[in-house]
Amino acid sequence: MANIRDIAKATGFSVSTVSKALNGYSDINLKTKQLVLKTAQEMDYTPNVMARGLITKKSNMIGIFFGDQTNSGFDHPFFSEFLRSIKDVCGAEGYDILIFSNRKRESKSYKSICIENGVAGVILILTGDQRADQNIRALHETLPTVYIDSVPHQYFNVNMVESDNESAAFEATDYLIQLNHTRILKIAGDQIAKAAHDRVAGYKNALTKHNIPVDEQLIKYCEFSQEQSYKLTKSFFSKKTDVTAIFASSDTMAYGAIEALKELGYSVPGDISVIGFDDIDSAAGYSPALTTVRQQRLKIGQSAAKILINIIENNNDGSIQRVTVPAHLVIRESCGNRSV
Amino acid sequence: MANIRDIAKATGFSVSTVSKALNGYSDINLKTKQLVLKTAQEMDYTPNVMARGLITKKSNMIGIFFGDQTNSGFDHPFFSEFLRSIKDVCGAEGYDILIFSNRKRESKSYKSICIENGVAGVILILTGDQRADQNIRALHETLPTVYIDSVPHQYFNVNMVESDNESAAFEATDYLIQLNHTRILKIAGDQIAKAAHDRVAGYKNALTKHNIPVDEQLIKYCEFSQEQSYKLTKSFFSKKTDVTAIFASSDTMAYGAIEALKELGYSVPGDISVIGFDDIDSAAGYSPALTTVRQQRLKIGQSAAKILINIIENNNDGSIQRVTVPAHLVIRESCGNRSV
DNA sequence: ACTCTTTCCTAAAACGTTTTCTGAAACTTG
DNA sequence: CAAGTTTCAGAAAACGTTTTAGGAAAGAGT
Repeated sequence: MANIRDIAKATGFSVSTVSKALNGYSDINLKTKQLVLKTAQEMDYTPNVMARGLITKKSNMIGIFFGDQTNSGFDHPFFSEFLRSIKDVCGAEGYDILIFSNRKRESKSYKSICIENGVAGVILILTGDQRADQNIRALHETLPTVYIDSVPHQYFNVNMVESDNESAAFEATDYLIQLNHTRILKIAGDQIAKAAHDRVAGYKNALTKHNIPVDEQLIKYCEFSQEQSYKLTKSFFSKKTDVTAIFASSDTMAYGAIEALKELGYSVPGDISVIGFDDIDSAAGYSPALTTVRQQRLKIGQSAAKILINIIENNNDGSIQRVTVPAHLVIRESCGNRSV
Repeated sequence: MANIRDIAKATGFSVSTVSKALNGYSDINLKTKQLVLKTAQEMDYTPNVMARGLITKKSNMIGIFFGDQTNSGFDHPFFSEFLRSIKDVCGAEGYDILIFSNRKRESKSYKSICIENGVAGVILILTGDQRADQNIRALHETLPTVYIDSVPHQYFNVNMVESDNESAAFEATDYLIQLNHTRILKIAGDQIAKAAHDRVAGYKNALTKHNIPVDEQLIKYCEFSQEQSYKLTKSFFSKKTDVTAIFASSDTMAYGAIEALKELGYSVPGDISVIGFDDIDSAAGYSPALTTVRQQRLKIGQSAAKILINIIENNNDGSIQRVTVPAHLVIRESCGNRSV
């Protein structure tokens, strides 16, 4: 492949002149510039991204870390829509997307990985353990960073895009109360996730609004996974209880709960009503079709990408952006009216 | 960030010695090596990928081009599973994934984009027009390249992974014939795709096996999209016809066909049976639940990634690899027995 | 004709690695 | 102990760019 020196030779100008012509510097004669450009075209020249990146320390890449599939807080349809919208926005603005997947350097910090690869900014879609990772702080203190949906709640000064979890949880709980449920088990997700807490807050607000006492015994934190939710539900309903509804903080957790309930001989929604959160693709086809909260994943992804690019290109004035995207209840068939 | 010089200073050795220690050269004393490694760890050193790439001309990135969502040959669930499996395999082997999305350089060739970014190899998942792009040839003549599923059929010397389209199409057609259908409309996909031709071949084989004459009038090529299939079906069934079944080359095309049939007052599968191809996520939940051919997207993606990495690391001996992944019929509710 | 600008171009350093080549010191061997 | 061999470390070039600082030539103003 032709390099800048070849063009210099071909045109008779120096390397520096060619470089400047190529990069639109003003102290280059128009004719010179045109000649260089034409020659570059003819020689199918493309600048070497490594050499350039080495000196400018910039790139047109946006990095993405995302949680493993095994961490089921985010399963695949979820991620896919995020990625698609991020790709669309970033692509339009001139960025490529680098997905960090290399597992041969797992010991290294997020920050190192990003700097090493010279990404201009990072979007983080993390799950479970990853959120607890201490070295994550160094990352967002160094590089333009946007969290999607899932933030370690002890860190507050980060850019973030998330659903309006509190309002949506309020809406879902309110709906259950309309159906005469008053004893509602909240399967909350794991303690470290801000989303889990916000959804609990919405749940409590709704109860309070209807003068139903909040029973902390009904709020259970566990990993965002089908298995954990299954276990929790199974053990909870093995004892006698007056609970008539479950509000899970994810659809997969709702699946786990329903699975457990069925095994215990309960019918859903006949005996117990269940609401999920997310509206993953399979929710509508599930049996029973799952009543759940739909998160607008496309909008969330778009928004995250826009914020990130804005930070990158306006050289970060230090302000922190937080965007909350509305999420609403989608009523299907997994909730029933409680006979009073 | 710490660089190799900092480690040299900290340990008292020269840059070259540090580099060699880090890279496992044999002419380094064990103690020296251990000291360097330990220091590197402590200083959170990570080699600068640009500097290294500049000299080695290698990188640990795999590039991916994939078709736009607007080209519905591949819609989102499809791509998502490919990506996931590619990510898993590449990640385990020490590669990151660069998704080319930057739309500000559309004028450049695939080859230029890849070389400029220094990717070690490329996976192509292309649709419609992209496949016809002339400059694509320069790419696979220059860089390790694997096509997934969709190859411009005029090029033969390319690495490729695809479903066993011919056998699967045979199986699907055979099934329709078992149900006493003999006049089967084949909505084939677009001419330029090898997959379209292979599926037609399987269709013809099945007819021939059962001594049913092949009627070329029943083989219609059109873009892999719901709209085109809808239009084609609508116009086809507006005239009188003895066709009692449709075999579409994608699920979205099957949807288009069913939509048209319903509007024309036909019931599916009552009057007309329809089979799709792909088994996208929504196929099972569609009404009627779609009988279709399931492509093993995870396996296809894995296989493509493995082939690519193999080529990259074994310095391409020039042999061409083609892998065919089995695909089988999933029987649901969109086909019925034809009353004879 | 002299100075002051402006215009256009170049030399050279720098970015952080890898790798080849050279050589000092320490061992072997007879 | 001389000569040969092995072990280990370092110097320096190279990769392909960008960018700073400088300066020659041409034009402008008096």
